[in-house]
Amino acid sequence: MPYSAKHKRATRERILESARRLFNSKGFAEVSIGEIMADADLSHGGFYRHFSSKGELYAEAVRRFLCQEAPKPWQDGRKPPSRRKTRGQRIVDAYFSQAHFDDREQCCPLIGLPSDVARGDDRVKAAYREVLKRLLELLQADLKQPRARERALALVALCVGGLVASRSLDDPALAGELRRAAHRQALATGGWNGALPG
Amino acid sequence: MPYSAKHKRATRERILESARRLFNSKGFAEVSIGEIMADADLSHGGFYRHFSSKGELYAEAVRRFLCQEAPKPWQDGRKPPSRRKTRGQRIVDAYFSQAHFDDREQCCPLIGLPSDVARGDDRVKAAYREVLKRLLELLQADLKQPRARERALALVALCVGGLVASRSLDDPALAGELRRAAHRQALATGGWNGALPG
DNA sequence: TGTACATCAGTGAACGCGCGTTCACTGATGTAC
DNA sequence: TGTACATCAGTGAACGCGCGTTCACTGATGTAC
Repeated sequence: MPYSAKHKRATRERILESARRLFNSKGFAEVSIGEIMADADLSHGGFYRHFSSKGELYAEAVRRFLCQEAPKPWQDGRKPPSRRKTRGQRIVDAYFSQAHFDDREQCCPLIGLPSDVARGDDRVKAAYREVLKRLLELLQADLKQPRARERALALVALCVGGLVASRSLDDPALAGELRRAAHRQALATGGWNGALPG
Repeated sequence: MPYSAKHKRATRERILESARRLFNSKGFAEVSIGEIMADADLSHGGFYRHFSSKGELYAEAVRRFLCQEAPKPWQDGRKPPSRRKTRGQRIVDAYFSQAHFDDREQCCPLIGLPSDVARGDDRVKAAYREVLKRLLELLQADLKQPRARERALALVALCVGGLVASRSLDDPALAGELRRAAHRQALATGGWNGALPG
């Protein structure tokens, strides 16, 4: 057995990581296998030693969002947790942050991929559902008051809609206004009213 | 001058209408010019008598959503206006309706196209912005209480997010739960609390 | 009114490019002796 | 330890298909006389 299994796994990871970033920022149809392989410092011919098709890579890359160990800015925040904020509020604040808005590659897949996913195959949809459920559960666990689940669901809708819609706007002022309004509404829905970050 | 200008305009309209429906349900890259022309009962070669490129057609088709005279179910509702509901609430109710959720072709372009638009060219983005602004203004005009604009913006985010996210889910129960939760939150945000439709 | 003409919407074949996929080959590395 | 071998990750050329675009042609229809 030439090349250790570990070596092959590492290469596969590199391809997946390149695919994840490129698909997230450009979409399924707009990224070619050659582009992904080049990004991973490989020639495109070797692709099929690791995946059987572009579609399989896509589904795998979406699922990938779930398994990453490194905490996402929008999952946990990078700063030491302020005692004033609950986990839920930290998620919401990170979600609506300028950094999350700007980051096409590392952003939450719920906002990077929606159109592709709605038209994607079963594995892609399953992965998307799992990501959404995880976000929902994180938020729901934080809402002790009545109708916690319903409010958590509304928060998910606000997060996704606030980012998706504002990203599609070519008017930065309006985009910012929309994002901040959704953010305020989310804080109110979560019961986290208080001073807002700039 | 053979073929009246009227005839040509009518053909152009047919192409645009086919394009609008197909792009909305399948996305830019997944629809070919041949498919659109066939849908409009034309052969694909004639396309360039009407548009200079696929991209131009796309931008034009998105802009199209704005100009349609026929009221959209999610714009005005088809039933005679109930005196109990304001215009804003009717829009919100229609937006979150099962029918709007199901209708891939006639649905609001804000939820049909977001990923494509975020990557599209300037004309596409301008058209998207105009659609969003119109929805925003309709809603804002209905909110007399304080912070009308901010709440209208939050409503837009809820509408877009509630539909985009639930459409991407392969679990109908969860999708319905999400949509209804976003709907309730929207009614509360609008100040339209009251009995909910089934 | 009728006829010859000119225009150009529409047709369908062809072109060319990009991309997903295949394939013959290379060469790095683990195993057997 | 060293050497021959076998495997298969990776390379890069080639294939084939689909699609956007072009083009020579057709024929319907408005205009001029």
